[in-house]
Formats: sequence, structure tokens, C-alpha cells
Amino acid sequence: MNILIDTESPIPVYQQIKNQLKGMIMTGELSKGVKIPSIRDLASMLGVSINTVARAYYELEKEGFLKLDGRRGSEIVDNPKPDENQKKEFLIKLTEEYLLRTKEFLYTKDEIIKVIKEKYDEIYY
Amino acid sequence: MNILIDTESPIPVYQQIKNQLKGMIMTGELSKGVKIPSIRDLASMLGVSINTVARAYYELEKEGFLKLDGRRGSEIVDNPKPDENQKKEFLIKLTEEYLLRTKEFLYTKDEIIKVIKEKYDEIYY
DNA sequence: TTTTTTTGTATATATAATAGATACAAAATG
DNA sequence: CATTTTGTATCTATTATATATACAAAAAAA
Repeated sequence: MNILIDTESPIPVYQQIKNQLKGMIMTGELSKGVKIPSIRDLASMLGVSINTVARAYYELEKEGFLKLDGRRGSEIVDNPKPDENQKKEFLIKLTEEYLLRTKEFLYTKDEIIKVIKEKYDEIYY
Repeated sequence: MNILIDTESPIPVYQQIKNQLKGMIMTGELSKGVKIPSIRDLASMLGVSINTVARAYYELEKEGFLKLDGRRGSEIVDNPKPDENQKKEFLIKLTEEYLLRTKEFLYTKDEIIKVIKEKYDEIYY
């Protein structure tokens, strides 16, 4: 369970947790039936309050990724295939946001693509 | 004066304004001595409150980019050359954050670069 | 000059989001 | 049983963002 928290990021912590878990679920790194750490344990591992993790889990449950089964712990209930349309839209939205932010220094297209190529493998593997 | 506001973005509006202006100043698109729109005019153009633009201008003044001269309007007082190291670091940080967020759906390098190429011109011009 | 408009500024407020501490009850564990 | 561990609920602190509105000085118009 390798979750990275960036406190400098404008993305709230509960979302960072949620999104990284979601990625692990959709790729099958966390697969159906697997028990995930209790809210308390993960909170303690990450050094955040239990409510922060609880919110991440709660939203993942709402989206059908896992089940918070009473007080029996939490486990993955589905590894949905990402909706291709939604996936495409998401990338577009993230990219627009990203490029807008780069305008603080105004980079050339080539500069940006170069860094993407350099960082991609580092982040993805 | 082409400033884009993304209300969906986690980046606050006043920062979006500030950062895009900063970009224009550093590239010389807005150069020394140029009068920039009044706080009210820009606020009205962008559809935000005057305080939001005022905050952007105020912070740019604090950083030495422009002067809010009493009630005589606002003008650019400097076109600092971006520190190349800082500029490079900034792009790397943004890119890492961006790629980390894309992991919610896991894209190929080519998918990402394709969208970057498609969106770049749209955002930059 | 006098009046009107336009400027940046200050204040007070609404709203929302984030995250935390803490207590609770049900289930699992021993 | 008793204890520990679970998710849940509640209440609160803090901060950030953005707004409306009023103000006074300067500029522009009359």
C-alpha cells in the first residue's frame, strides 16, 4: 500500500488518497475481495486524521469500488473497467488545468513534451 | 489581454489571474510602462469581483511586477527575466503533480502527449 | 472652477472546504 | 464474557476564497 501525500499540492489530502486507491483498484493492483487497511491504520500510516481517510473510503464506496461493511473492515468489491469516454474527458480536463498553470512561465510545446517524456516513466513505474 | 478563468480548477481564481499576468509580463507581452486595465475593468471582463482582481494586482505589486499608483491606475514597472533554474524546477513540479493525477486512470505516454499537443495552442493563444 | 466619473483601497461578511478531536456502538477477537 | 478493533457521527477550529459595499483621492468632463 504505497500512497504518497503531497502537502504542498492544491489537491486536498482526502482526494489524493482516494484517487491513488482508485488507480490501484482499476489496474487490479488491489483486486476484488482484498481487505484494505482499516481507516485508523491507514490514517496512522499517512499521518492524517481518521476522518480524512474515512472520507476517501466513503467516496470510493459511493462510487462502487469498495464496501465499508459495518464494522467488519473494508474490502474491494469491484475492479471496474474505466469508462472510455470518462477517461478521455478526465485527461482533457487535467491537461487543460496543467497547461493553464504552466502559463506562469510560458513554456514552448517542446519544453513541455520533453519533461513529460522524462517524468512519465519515473511516475508510472 | 487574454486571461482564461477555470472555475473548476483547484487553483483559486486570483492566483490564475496573477499567474497568467506574470507570464505576460515576463515574456514582454506586457512591457514596462504599459497601463493595464483597471481592477474594475478586468474584474468585469472576467466576471469576478473587484477584490479578486485587486488581490492579484496587489500580489504582483509585492513581487515587483507592477505599480498600483495611488488612484492613477496600474502599470507595469519591470520585466524581470525569469530565473532559468526556477523556471525549470517549476515545470518539473507541475509535471510531476500532473502525471501523478493522471494515474487515476493510467494513460499511455502517447495518449498524454497527444492531448498536450492538441490543447497547447488552445491554451497558449 | 465645479461636477462627474474613475481609480485603488478598506471593511465587513458569506460561504465553503478541509481536517481534526472525540465519543459511540457494533462486530471481531481472545 | 471482557477487550480490542471496526466504521460512524458529531462538533469544532481553521483557513481560504470571493463577494458586496462604502470610501476618498485623482482624473476627466462640463
